[in-house]
Amino acid sequence: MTQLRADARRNRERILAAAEAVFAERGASASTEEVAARAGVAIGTVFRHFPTKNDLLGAIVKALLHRLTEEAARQAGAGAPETALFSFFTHVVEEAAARRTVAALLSGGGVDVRVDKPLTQLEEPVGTLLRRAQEAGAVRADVRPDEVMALLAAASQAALLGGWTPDLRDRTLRIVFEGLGARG
Amino acid sequence: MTQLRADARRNRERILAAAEAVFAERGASASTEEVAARAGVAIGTVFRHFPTKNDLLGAIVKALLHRLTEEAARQAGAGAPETALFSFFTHVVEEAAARRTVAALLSGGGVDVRVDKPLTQLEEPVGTLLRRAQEAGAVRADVRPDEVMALLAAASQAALLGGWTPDLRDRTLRIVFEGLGARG
Amino acid sequence: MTQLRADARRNRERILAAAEAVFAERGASASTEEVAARAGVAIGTVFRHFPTKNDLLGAIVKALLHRLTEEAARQAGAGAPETALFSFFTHVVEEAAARRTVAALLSGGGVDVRVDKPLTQLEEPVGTLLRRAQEAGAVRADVRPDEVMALLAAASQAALLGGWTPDLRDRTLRIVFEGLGARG
Amino acid sequence: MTQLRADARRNRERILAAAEAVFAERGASASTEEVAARAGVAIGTVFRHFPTKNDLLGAIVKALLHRLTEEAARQAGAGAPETALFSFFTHVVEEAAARRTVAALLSGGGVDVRVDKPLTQLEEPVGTLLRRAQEAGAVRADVRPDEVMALLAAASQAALLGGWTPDLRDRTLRIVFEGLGARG
DNA sequence: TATGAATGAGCTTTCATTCAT
DNA sequence: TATGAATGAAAGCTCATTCAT
Repeated sequence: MTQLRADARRNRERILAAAEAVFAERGASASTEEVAARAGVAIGTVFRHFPTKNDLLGAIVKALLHRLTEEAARQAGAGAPETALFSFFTHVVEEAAARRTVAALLSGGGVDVRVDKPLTQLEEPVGTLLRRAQEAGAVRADVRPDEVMALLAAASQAALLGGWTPDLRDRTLRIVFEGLGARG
Repeated sequence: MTQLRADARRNRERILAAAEAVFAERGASASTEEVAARAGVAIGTVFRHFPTKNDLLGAIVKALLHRLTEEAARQAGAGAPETALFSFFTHVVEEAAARRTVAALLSGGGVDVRVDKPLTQLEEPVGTLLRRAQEAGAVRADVRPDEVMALLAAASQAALLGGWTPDLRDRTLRIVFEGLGARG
Repeated sequence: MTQLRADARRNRERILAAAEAVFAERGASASTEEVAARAGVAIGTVFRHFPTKNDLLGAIVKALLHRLTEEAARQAGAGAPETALFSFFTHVVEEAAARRTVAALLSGGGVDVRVDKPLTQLEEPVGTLLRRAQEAGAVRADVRPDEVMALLAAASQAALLGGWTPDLRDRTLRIVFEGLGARG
Repeated sequence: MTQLRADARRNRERILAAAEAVFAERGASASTEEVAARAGVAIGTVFRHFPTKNDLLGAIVKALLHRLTEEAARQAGAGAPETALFSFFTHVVEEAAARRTVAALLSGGGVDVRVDKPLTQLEEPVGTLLRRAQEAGAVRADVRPDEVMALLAAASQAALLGGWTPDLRDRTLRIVFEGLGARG
């Protein structure tokens, strides 16, 4: 990939940020024009950077995925094995509550965002977190990564619910964690 | 409202069925025209029955809600208190796997489908199921209806995931049920 | 023309009256459905009597024309020669103020209402009124029927103006009558 | 508002001209699609410039009003006081004969074209013309601006009549002018 | 004959995408 | 490279007209 000119990269990032905000607020059916306006660029500039609306959606998902993967790695490296998975879980749900995109990503897209199996990418670090939690006896031995991924997607979606509050989040996650827990 | 003419009612139902199918396949952004085609009627007929696309979406959601509420009541009446809630839970998730609409409904709509707080309607029978399960000692006493609703929405969404299989569903739900369980 | 059944004729007249009212209020672009509703019949009945929307418009115009022609004849027979033309003139403008249709008719239709030169029909009795007024010395000798018709159409249109009041009508017509007048 | 790009302004004007022509021929119910075709642009371009069909109609009326107001001012500045009002009057009627829009404007619109009381704008320069004519003794002292406006609207409408010819126009206007005249 | 549901062409409007400036 | 005007394919919706009941 050629090195972008400094102003071009700056634009790219502003567009991405604007898109994230707009799609978070209005859903993926928001218009590209609105993204351009929010980014303070002309519509043509958006399409120069992202030839298709789907490319734009895809880039958002990819960026998000990158952040989540990093966070998972961070927890895997730094957190206590017994709690790292739960911390990551909570982190994802919090993000989802803030940005609709998280839920969209985890639920497979809704829109036709196929970033080459985005979830597969995330599944690896999650698997690591899971293994450690199991080794530490914090999670039942028979739980498999795909169940955790499913629960992750599920909880993210719940975060979009009408009456979602920090309190409801805590109580709901407690049930999930309890279900995952080695004992009870 | 006068009794609809026989052919009118027939059409109304065909349109509703077609819409359910089309929106399940293509999501709520599918075109009304396609619904008409699938139902084998002209576009004007769709609009005579449902003056707005949103009315059509709303009617689907309402019908679905009706089915779910009935099912909840059936379980409350017939099922064993210890398992009725879980059975209903599983039923909802199965429906969700078959029809994208279930997840859409439970997650608040996406589209502007405000069937007078659809979830509130469902919350009542679910609350009954929950209370009985708790009285039978099958579910922890401190679980509240809103958590169950959140988990319901969550699990329905998970059912839309890529690799969702009956096996994955069973394992995922087992975790949730375990988390809800009185013991653990 | 076959004799209509009593109820059929009753319907025909109710539709005509409703149409006159609706088109007067909403203009000729009002929907046929609204006419049917106002008449208290189904849409099919309207089309049975008037196969085309234009036929309906035409029938209204024809009825109106009939009324105006009768009024002209009445004035020609009963009124004083010096004032009969002016009385008729005022009468037409008053009708126009009440029913938009009059103006539409006199201005040629706007819509494609070609009732075989409707104005020609009216021109004859107007011509009579004019001739008598001229013979009585109330109108200049060089005025011709087509000018009177034009002024009639013109004044009818003015009656649709925003600030049209009886006072404004009187002052405006006075100018026209003055202009027509033998002396001044 | 930024200066429009050259091609954009060119298009805007072509659209306006096309619209004027199309609506003049077919009336205000002509389709926007036809306007686009006549202007040689795509339908989207029309709606970029005039977001609504009504905006398009409004723009035409506004342009026309501008022209008429200018003409009135020109007559007020340049013409002989005794004839300026009559010249303007004739000018308006001539325009009306050429463009159906004039009559539509003067008669209040028909469509929902509310260019902030368009007639009020025109009433001022007309009032000036009237006052001068009265001061010059060419028009009776008791004539008021609203009557002149009404006659203007009236005569414009008459210009749309079937058999309207320059000859008929002259004879009709002569009657109106005679009616307005100081003497007779 | 009356009914009113069905038809379907056509309308206004939106928006992802292209391309001249 | 950025701009934003132009494109044109839908989309949702309306309504004169037809036709089964």
